[in-house]
Amino acid sequence: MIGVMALEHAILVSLLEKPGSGYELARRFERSIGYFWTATHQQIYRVLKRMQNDGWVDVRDVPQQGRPDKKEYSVADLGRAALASWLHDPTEPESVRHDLAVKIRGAAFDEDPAALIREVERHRQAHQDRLARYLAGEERDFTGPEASAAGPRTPLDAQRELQHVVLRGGIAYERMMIDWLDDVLATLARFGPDR
Amino acid sequence: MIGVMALEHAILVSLLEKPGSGYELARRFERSIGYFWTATHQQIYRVLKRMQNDGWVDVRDVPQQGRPDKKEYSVADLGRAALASWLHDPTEPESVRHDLAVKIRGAAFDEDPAALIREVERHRQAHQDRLARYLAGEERDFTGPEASAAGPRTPLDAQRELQHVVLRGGIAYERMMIDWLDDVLATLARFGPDR
DNA sequence: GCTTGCTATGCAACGAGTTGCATAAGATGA
DNA sequence: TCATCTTATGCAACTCGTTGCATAGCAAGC
Repeated sequence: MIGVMALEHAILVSLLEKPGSGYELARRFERSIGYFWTATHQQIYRVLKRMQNDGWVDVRDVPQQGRPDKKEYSVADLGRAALASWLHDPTEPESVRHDLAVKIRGAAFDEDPAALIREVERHRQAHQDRLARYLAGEERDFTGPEASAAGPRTPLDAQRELQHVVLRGGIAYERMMIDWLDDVLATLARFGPDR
Repeated sequence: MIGVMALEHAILVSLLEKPGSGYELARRFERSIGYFWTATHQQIYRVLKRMQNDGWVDVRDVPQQGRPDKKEYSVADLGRAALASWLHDPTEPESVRHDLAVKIRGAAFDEDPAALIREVERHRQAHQDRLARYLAGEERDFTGPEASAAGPRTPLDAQRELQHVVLRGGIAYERMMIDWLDDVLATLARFGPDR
């Protein structure tokens, strides 16, 4: 069997980067980690419970003032081992799912091509927005004096560099999508006037 | 509610392009359509049955020689209408799922960085292979005299053009991934020697 | 006092997708 | 003859992911 159930592993990585509650994890899955892995809070709570039963994470009750108490999770030795084992196992490249591509091919059988143009423009805007968010995050987190400083390299440098290269992947993806959607719009424009 | 259950719609598009059996559809989902939407034969048979019950497709028993008989499905009026309605509904941009990205960020907490390098190289190879397949398909299906011929445009031209622009999207995606994985490998190389 | 909103956790039901297995007809080759 | 491969269809069980709903504490504004 090859590479399944990655939500556990995404949570382990996130908790290694910084321990936190289910709620905080859900927040992270809306940004940062969420750039390449999505999860809702229900899913996270359910998986956290299972991970706790399996001894992958430890829990600590943290009383808070001005807001409800929380349970702070951190990675246990068993969790660390599980992550390492998964890291060393080969994973299949993701299978792609693009319903926009289905729609584009479906448009050949549609009476109203203008509808698809609007839809493609909506998607283009969404990717443009994401790109702007990613670039702002890069500016915020990965520029400045320490970014290219000389000197001895620490494990924290490695962590930063790896986060950065993943973010660059997100940026490259959004740019590619915007270019492709422009290609789609140009193609649709070539066919629109004739019909 | 916004855009769910797209397998039905992918099947409708494929059957509009050419009627066929569940088995044939499963084959198409390993190439062509499969470039942007995956499905196993069990899933396809189950969904075809539901679509038949809903009156979206018609079935015709086709006896064959030298092999088992098949059921050939084609799109009914209700199916055409269902597809049109889905095409005109907005769909959310796909949420991304890249377990390789999880692994890369996880590598910051791993003792053995060489394992990740091997994994990234495996993925790079897989994307290289897919790119070669796509380019071969483009060469086969979208070059030649009729590709850029002048003259009146038919619905078939539109169908071809739309298939082509979707394929170009796949090509752009694979190229972007290969470039990014090179970036990842270069980043890992910068950190490897130190540790 | 009431509503609205944010933090924080959770259950129940459902739909989507995967995996393993079963069946059956004919083709191919040892 | 027997095993294996390809075409062709399907069931059952399971996991994964989403949606709707519920609860509860505290804050802010009307």
